[in-house]
Amino acid sequence: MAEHSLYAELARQMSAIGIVKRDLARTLPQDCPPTSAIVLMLLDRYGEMRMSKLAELLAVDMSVTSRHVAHAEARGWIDRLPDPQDRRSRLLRINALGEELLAQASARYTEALATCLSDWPDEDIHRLNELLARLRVSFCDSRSRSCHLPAQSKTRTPAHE
Amino acid sequence: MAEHSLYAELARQMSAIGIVKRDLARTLPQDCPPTSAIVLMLLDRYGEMRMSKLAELLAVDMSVTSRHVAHAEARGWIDRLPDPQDRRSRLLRINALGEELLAQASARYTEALATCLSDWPDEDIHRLNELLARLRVSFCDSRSRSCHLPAQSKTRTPAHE
DNA sequence: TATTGTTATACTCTATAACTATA
DNA sequence: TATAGTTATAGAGTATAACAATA
Repeated sequence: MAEHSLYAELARQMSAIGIVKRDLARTLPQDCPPTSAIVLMLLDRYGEMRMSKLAELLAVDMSVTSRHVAHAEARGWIDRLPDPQDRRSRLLRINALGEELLAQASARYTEALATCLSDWPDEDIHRLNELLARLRVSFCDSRSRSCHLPAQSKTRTPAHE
Repeated sequence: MAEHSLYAELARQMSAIGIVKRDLARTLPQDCPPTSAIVLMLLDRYGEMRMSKLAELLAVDMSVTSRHVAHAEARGWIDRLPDPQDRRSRLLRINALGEELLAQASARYTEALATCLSDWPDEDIHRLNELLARLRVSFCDSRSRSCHLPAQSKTRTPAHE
């Protein structure tokens, strides 16, 4: 186990990362909050999927996912199609307008990062990505170990007894 | 300039880090939201300071800082003392009850991190801390360059014309 | 007139719980 | 009865703007 001070420092760094995130969020197009951009990015990267799958990728409750999806659909960025396999379910798909917005959001976001990190060697950015990914995995792993999750992950409020 | 994909990946990692932060926040004591813990931590680390200084360290608007400080004072964790130098200003100081709460919050937070990162070598945690700190610095630097800040940082709504 | 800090209002993101419609 | 998704409500966090007291 590492020293206390290393953990304390990590706690501080993680809270301070909000500064960067807020700054980056301001570069996004009008009407496109960060979460919308992420929804579009996930649908673009992984293709058509159900609400439950998207909630799992976002790692938030499905009620939250539902709102984000409704926002994106209301602005015409995604389509909610009926699922032939299960009529309770809906298939989400990014459409042409959504692709367009995503491209714009992605370009601005990338440009902002490129400006700020112009003096960073590729290797350092890569290492930061790797460590952040590993941090997330370590967390999810330990959460599932300690909570004995029943195969299905925690993307919805547990049903009442 | 690095490849587009490196920046896109960083964007994704930064948004996904919220999962970890939300999980860690749940380990904090009752009535102590993450921001309160950070306020206490900053007052403990840097000692007595004014609102404006705290707002700068938190990197949020002073109106936001004001609310957090009011929350912490209402619960008896900090004191707001008159500033003999300037009667408009107030000096903030963590008190004994606040120190106690901070110790508890810090212990729980550290324990949660230790559990999840038990298999991480110290060196990796250190490197992650270093990269996150550098990311923040790169951002603040480029922000001050591009905005031509007038010596005073942006911790308050600009005055109206 | 400018600055320090507070408050009012609004917006984003999240969780919990109750609801619907299917399975 | 259980599950997929929705909606209602509440709470934490933030920004903008207007305000009071003091410099």
